[in-house]
Amino acid sequence: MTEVRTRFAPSPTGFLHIGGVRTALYSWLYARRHGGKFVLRIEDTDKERNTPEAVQAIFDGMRWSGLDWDEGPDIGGPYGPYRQTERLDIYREYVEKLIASGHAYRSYETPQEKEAARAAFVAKGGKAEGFQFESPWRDRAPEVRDEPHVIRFKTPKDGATSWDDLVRGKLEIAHREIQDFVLVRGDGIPLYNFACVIDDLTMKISHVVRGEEHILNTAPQILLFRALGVEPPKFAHCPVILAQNGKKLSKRDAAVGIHEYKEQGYLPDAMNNYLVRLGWSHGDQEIFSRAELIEKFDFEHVGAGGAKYDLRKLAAVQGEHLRMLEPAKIASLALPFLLKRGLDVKPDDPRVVPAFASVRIRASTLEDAAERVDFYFREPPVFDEAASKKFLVPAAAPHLNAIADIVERTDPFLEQTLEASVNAWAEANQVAMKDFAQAARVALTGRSAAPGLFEIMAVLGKDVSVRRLRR
RNA sequence: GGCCCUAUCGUCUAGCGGUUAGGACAUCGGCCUCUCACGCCGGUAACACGAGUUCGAUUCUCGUUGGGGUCACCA
Repeated sequence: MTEVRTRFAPSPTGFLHIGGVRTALYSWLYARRHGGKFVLRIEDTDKERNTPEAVQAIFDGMRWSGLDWDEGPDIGGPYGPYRQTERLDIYREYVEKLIASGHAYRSYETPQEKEAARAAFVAKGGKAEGFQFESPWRDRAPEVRDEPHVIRFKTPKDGATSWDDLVRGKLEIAHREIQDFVLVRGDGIPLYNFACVIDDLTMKISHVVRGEEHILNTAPQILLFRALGVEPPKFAHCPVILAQNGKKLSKRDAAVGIHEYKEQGYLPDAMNNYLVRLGWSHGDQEIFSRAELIEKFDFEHVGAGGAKYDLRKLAAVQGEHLRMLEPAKIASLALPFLLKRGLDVKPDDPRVVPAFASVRIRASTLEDAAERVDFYFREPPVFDEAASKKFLVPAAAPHLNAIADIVERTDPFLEQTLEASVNAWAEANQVAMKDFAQAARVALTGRSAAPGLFEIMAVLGKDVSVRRLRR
């Protein structure tokens, strides 16, 4: 069996889309699972739409997601370069081969001629979208003129091309559906279907994993491989990610750039877990570590239907992953989000780890965790108006002062000792926890939802706790 | 419109001829409880429709309908 080599070949036209990340994930997972290589290739032949920032966004997004590549534009590799605009000589070489073998031809029609043909087709009742240009140069003797021209593939008139798709089974496209597609534009720049095939061929890609929008491209591409005398790779066409309304997921529905999830404090492992699980399954299992994903991923269980993107389920998966992390780990990951809130907290501040530990089961994202932990570090804390009004009433003052006295005398100052002494006081004075707990909570944190009182005080320390209770 | 893909709870899905159709998210009850969570217990909720194959179809085949994709000198 030959080495598994998969690739992710995005076009740098903007940010890295989560749909692209999921496809990349499937591709990466398959390579890692089979001990193969994962290649990153930049498809930048459309110069008008490509930007260097977009290339950087791809690198950043892939790195954040942990999708490391073995060969790519930045690190090179045995089959480079890995940027299509740097491979023009290679394409030229192959196009010559195709012309020489009679599989392709120079076609000298002008755009005007082509449009006229299309208009005539429509005039005869044809649907504009269904128009196929039939080049008069297809069957003429090859000639080389000093005139602008494209190079077209000579698609067989009859028959069909089929392949066994890894996620969909047998797929077949009739040749009459495929026109003599353009390989190379008038300016000498190759087009997607051609460049892609030459790259997959010369980079020895064994499995092409991509979105289902490429299903129809697969037949022309296979034709190209065969014309070049090589067996095509295996193909896996993954479904698209849809919005809740069943339409293509767009910016209006949810954040679609992977960088936005990084900025909101999602964990890469959680994001990957959700994205992979959206369209793939392993029995009843929902939560997977990165290692488990590598160990268990397969194409047999990738569904063929489009899946709707659900932020609530993402949040749930994220919560699960956050709860699996050690508090110290969460603290180090979330600290930047704390600084972003304008709090000057040092990494070695002893309150940091216990503070995050106290909100771990409540938090969703790292950003959310930072927000929940804010009151520990802000002096004074931000008081929620409704909570203050409801609980910090004059009648609560005696209780708060009494607790402050108890707390001040508690030693050692620990969650357990605090609980014991306050409970003893409550029992002696015939007051129930719920009679004063919310008032104390708001006094200590400024909010009505927070961790347990004694845990809060233990993290806050005696001085701050007493001061906040008395105010 | 042609061609291609696709169809199990609201959502993600398990299922690969015989199941009380399972799990998760969401939702609704309840327990726990100093709040919010977490956790635990329980409920509501699905095989799009019509033929056919078969002793028997959620499962196989065909059709209908719905959804998606694609028809460039974009990728």
